[in-house]
Amino acid sequence: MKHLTTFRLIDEVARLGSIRRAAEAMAITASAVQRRLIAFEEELGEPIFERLPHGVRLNAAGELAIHHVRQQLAETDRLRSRLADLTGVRRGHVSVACSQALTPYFLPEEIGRYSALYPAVRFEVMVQEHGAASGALEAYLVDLALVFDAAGPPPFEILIAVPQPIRAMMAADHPLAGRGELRLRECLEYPLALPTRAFGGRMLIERSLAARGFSATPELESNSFEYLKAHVARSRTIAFQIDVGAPRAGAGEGVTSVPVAARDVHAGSLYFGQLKGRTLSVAAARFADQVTRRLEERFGMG
Amino acid sequence: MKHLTTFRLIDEVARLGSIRRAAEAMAITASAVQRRLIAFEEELGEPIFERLPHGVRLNAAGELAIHHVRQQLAETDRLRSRLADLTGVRRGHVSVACSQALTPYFLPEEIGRYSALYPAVRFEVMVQEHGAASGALEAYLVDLALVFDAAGPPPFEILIAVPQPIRAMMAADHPLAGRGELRLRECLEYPLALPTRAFGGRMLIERSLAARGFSATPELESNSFEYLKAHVARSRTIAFQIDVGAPRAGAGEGVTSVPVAARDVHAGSLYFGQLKGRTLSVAAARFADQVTRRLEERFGMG
DNA sequence: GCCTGCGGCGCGTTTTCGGCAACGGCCTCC
DNA sequence: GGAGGCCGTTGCCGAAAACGCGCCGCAGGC
Repeated sequence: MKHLTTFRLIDEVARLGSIRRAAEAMAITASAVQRRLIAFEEELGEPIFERLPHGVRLNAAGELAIHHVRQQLAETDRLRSRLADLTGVRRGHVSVACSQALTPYFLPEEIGRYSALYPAVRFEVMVQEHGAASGALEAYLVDLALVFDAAGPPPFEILIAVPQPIRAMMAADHPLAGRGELRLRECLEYPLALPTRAFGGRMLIERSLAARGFSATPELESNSFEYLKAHVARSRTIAFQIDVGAPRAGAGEGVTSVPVAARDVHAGSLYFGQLKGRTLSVAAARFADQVTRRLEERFGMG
Repeated sequence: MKHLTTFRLIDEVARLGSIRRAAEAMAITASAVQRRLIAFEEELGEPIFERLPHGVRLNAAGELAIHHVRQQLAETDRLRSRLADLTGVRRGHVSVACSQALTPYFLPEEIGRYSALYPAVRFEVMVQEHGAASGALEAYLVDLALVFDAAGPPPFEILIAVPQPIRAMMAADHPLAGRGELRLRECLEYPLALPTRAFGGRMLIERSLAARGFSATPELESNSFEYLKAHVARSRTIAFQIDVGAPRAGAGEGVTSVPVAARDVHAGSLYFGQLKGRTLSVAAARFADQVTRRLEERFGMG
């Protein structure tokens, strides 16, 4: 990048503390460095280095300036990396923010399928609640977000939104296991294990219970679905989970799940999306396409 | 700043969609623009504009590049502002996108207060509906946005959100003027003047009317609050406006306003915010701080 | 007292940049 | 269907900026 030579130069001078050494490092003469430096200082309206007998040192304005210089250099690197991602599919980087429910089954399976096709693409999965996921999208920290939210659509560009029925989770040898469908009141005959209030699923359950005059007094609360699952496997407890995150019989986990009647608990939605107006890298766009199609297959209307 | 001319140029070309027009805007010839553009594209390794018969348009790589370009331009402004702050000049530039309701009273008053402290700071106010305001933030066209939205929080980083009760606007000598509070049905005994549907306030009114079985058949519709105000002053008409934009008695405008009972019309919210993750210039940050405090004073809970 | 390494500066050369004019493509209007 | 207009593009040439070179004055250290 041509227009950044002055910046690279300033960075070098600040780092080495000497105009001549910086000049040597950049393979030009000291006078050239000196000129560019003075030109830049005149643009800013004040010097950024104090001249000492044995070299130069940043002054107060220089401390501000060097921060800016390094930031711009870093930003330029980032652009180049993004452009490289855009150009080729084989190399690439996809980062996804998702709710905890996606971590045990859905996302690893999808990433596995994708990696089989494009092994050189690196993945990054960040588990976040839906508010933080939106923030991560906007800060360009992640390319895609896949979150469950019972309240309403999150403020990013939604590629697909699919309903998520609730399933009751129980030990494989639980009396209720193997049923085709459960009413909510049947579940309440057993102790409950619920996620903490930070999770979207909790709200759905509480609202449904309140609507029927029951109070939600869980035997156990946890912010980890993994822990809930482990607890359920070892007790008569019932837990709830959205479809995409619920275990199925035969996975050898000692837990299984049964759908709860739709008329008892309203379904929340799974939202898959990206930052509004952003153009994704080829790798990310392709992965987004695959996930969208899979969600459509599994949960699409019909 | 010399080294950013290429960036300013690219920004202009992207904005105007034409090399020649951008050249004219920057007071140079089209060939010069063309050369810089090609040089930049060769540095990147791939074109960022697709050439069309009637101009140019950003391609996928260009979308990445333009974001980077605008960010660097904005960052440079910020550096200048901080340096000015260091020197003691307090030169700076603050640009704000806002809803129309903010233009008659609130924003000019706040900018006036700020300018009294820092006279060298220049301001730019762009009136936009809330969707466009979010876009302007993301394109680095403005530093801050202050918008009214009845539907929900806009997708930027919200510095403060305050509720906005609705006031009924009428001529100073209107029979309803001077009342402490009005019920919605009292207003309906007079002809209505409403903003067009593009405005957030319109939705609030319509929903409230519909909920009570009334139909909104305004005598007058306009997309200009100034025009509504002038019309109200000369007739028996009633108009509605959110608190921050409503005229008060004694301003010599011939119009006044009375709050509408909160149980009749739900309050929308005023959202004040910036682009997520962006660090503002000193001038903009200071102004944001002032506005946030003022909104908190006037509309904060309590 | 000499030597070394430092920032600063004037001069001649090289490279870059911008303006001018002209070309070919596409669209529209007559 | 042809003329005119707007577009991006390119060759040419003069102006301006950048660069390298050599030199100066200065401050420490051996």
